[in-house]
Amino acid sequence: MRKDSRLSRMLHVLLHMARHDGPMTSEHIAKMLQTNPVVVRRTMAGLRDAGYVSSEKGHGGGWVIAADLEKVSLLDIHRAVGGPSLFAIGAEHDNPACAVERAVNGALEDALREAEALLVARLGAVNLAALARSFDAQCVAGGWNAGTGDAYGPPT
Amino acid sequence: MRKDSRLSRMLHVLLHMARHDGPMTSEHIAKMLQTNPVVVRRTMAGLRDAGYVSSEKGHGGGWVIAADLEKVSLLDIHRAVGGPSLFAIGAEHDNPACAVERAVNGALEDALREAEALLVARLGAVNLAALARSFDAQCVAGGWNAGTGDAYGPPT
DNA sequence: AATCATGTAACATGATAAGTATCGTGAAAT
DNA sequence: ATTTCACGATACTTATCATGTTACATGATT
Repeated sequence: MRKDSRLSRMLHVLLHMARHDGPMTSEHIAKMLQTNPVVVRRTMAGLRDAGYVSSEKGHGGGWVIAADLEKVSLLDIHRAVGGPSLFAIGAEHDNPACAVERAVNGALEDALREAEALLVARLGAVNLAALARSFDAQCVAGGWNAGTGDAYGPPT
Repeated sequence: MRKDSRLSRMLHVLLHMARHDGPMTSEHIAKMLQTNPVVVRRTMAGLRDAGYVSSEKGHGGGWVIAADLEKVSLLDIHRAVGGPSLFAIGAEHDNPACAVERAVNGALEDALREAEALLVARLGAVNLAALARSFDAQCVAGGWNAGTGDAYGPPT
């Protein structure tokens, strides 16, 4: 099953936008993500609806960040792109008549619920500003200057 | 995205098999799972390869449990059915050239790794015998007799 | 008016679990 | 021996959903 990469992609975009002056076009973003501008607009529409970015048409238009990066968590972004199900496994029937099936599903759902709570807590604890700072720290550790717009690292 | 229900289904089947004397046919199992005998054979082939069940052809044939339920965990079953990816979200590229993307994916993968470790620990800590016992306990708590083959509970 | 960029709708693609049809193989019952 | 039963295996279809693509409308800037 192919994985939903919307969260990952939007975080990627937002960090670039944070390091970029002025609006970024869907076309520009699409090249960064190696995808199509329509996919970019479709996905970023959720961020716009949530108020995290805004978009402008016409000359000089494009996307800009519209929120305080300190106040937006990775979990917020996950939800803004539709908050898709985190897990690829689950039960077949929601409310089975069979008691055995109910017991099995209950046990599985307990475990999944715990893991989801952990994941939600982790995603909720990291905001975009912190993520950007951790990126800068990695750049310094890697020995190349993070302050010069050199956002593309060694091609390895 | 539809969820992979192979683990859930196989646990359901195994608990029924544990409460059942003699082989169970794919057709019988398929009715329990509300699916097709071919799907049953396909999925249970993994359990057979792992030695958790065995199958016999011909009259009186079918599937029987071939292992000590105390020694098989839910995680074992998950792996026996193919050990599909637990998560529905993830990064688009495995080894991106962009350093920002690497940082984002690293942060996400850290969180996912933690949640996965929790889930794996939980699934590994429960064996089939314990799951069966917890089912029996639920039956008693529900006020109906678990020892009479009455595996189907109230239709609620 | 021309250009640029987003907004939206409609449709195509890819991946994968699940569903289905069919035939072969071997074991048991008659 | 023949029939019946049940699994084994292959091939194909269906369902779902993120993603990809094409096309056109809308509004802002020059």
